[in-house]
Amino acid sequence: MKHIAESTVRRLSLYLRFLEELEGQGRETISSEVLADSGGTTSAQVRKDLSFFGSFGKRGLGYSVTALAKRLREILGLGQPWQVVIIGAGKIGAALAQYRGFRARGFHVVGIFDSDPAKVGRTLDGVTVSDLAQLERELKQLKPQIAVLTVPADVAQELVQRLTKAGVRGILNFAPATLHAPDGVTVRSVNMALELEILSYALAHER
Amino acid sequence: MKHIAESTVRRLSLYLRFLEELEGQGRETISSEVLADSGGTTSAQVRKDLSFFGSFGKRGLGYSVTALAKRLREILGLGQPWQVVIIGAGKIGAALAQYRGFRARGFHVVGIFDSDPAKVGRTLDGVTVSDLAQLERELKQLKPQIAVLTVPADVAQELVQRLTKAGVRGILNFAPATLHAPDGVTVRSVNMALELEILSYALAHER
DNA sequence: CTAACTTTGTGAAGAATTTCACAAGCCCCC
DNA sequence: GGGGGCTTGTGAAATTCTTCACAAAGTTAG
Repeated sequence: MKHIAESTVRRLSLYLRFLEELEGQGRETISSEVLADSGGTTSAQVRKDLSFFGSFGKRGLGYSVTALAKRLREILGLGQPWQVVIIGAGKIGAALAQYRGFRARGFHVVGIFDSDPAKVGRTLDGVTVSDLAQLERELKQLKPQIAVLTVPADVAQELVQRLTKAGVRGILNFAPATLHAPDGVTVRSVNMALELEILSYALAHER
Repeated sequence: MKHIAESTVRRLSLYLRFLEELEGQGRETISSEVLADSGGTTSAQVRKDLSFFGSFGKRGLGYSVTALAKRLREILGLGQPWQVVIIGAGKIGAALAQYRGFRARGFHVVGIFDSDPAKVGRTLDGVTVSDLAQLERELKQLKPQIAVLTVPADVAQELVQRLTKAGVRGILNFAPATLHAPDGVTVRSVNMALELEILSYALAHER
């Protein structure tokens, strides 16, 4: 398949979220126009985004809410559950471990690791924090595809190596560091301070 | 000034982070090439990004680390401190309130609000949680420019209205909702589940 | 069954962003 | 003080992403 831009995938996720809301309300069909408003884009953009994957609509009527939601889940790889481990049981790691939004989307937290003896042994939402020293041993059992990194920046890269070697294919990084991973491993970074800085730029340059 | 793309601003932030590391190491100059590697981009991109704001380098030598860092701080609006309030003292809100990275960048958390009586009155990192019902009254004193929203999605839009009316100019939203704000108010959204979904897409479509 | 209306799917145009490539400027050494 | 070696700054080209605009297809009403 042709390469799909990240911005497109991001919008597909947004469409799906809105479609699931509509499903709950029992709505049957929706037009690209309404879907566009919900995601802050245009109807042409919605149709173009979807057209990369096929044609799911009925002219004159729009899209079937349930059929499109189902298709988007497939496209996004949400048809299957994913096993996720969280590395770092600090404030952010603990918050994420207990975040309902992950499980609701099929992301199952199967392990949490930390090197601080004071945190090892604690239980967060049914999962016990393991010693980071046991990472490799435990990952052999857990076989997670995805890891969430909430560790200090200076150890983040080293953990990418260890996780990659243990078979992890996707890493969501919250440490303020630019990470490098081998081919076949996808790393995404979320940097809260950076988001505030973009806001700062916007406020400083108003008008 | 010509409009600057968000992707450019994002990279400027990354350059600044790396420059500050170099400052700590006492390094004096740096080339666009090295700066590019640190942010996962190309030297041409670095030079183009900087060129929007002037020309700061010396040919044959590169950029002065301290001078460029200083200039980037100005460009990003980090020369001044920003007052920030956090709305929602749940897991994520509390974690952010205590996050050192914010203060280090000049973002000062001056208020935290929640509607849950069990949370009102607690102290997080020196700031006492206030009742959300008192939001308007307290914002008159605090005069924050920025708000961080960590509330359930169904009340997020309503809070955008209240915050905007109270003079907030920038909102960093963690609720999984698409928000609309009047002109002159910037909203940025961080959606952790969505980031995992983008990862899911990448893993599902490998090769 | 027909006509008026709605909405999709998609090439083509347009806009935005990134990459290329090279002249010009500056340093350093001899 | 001249030459070799780097590195910047920047138009132009290439690429990527978004918007336009419209034929085609389906719906609804009468």
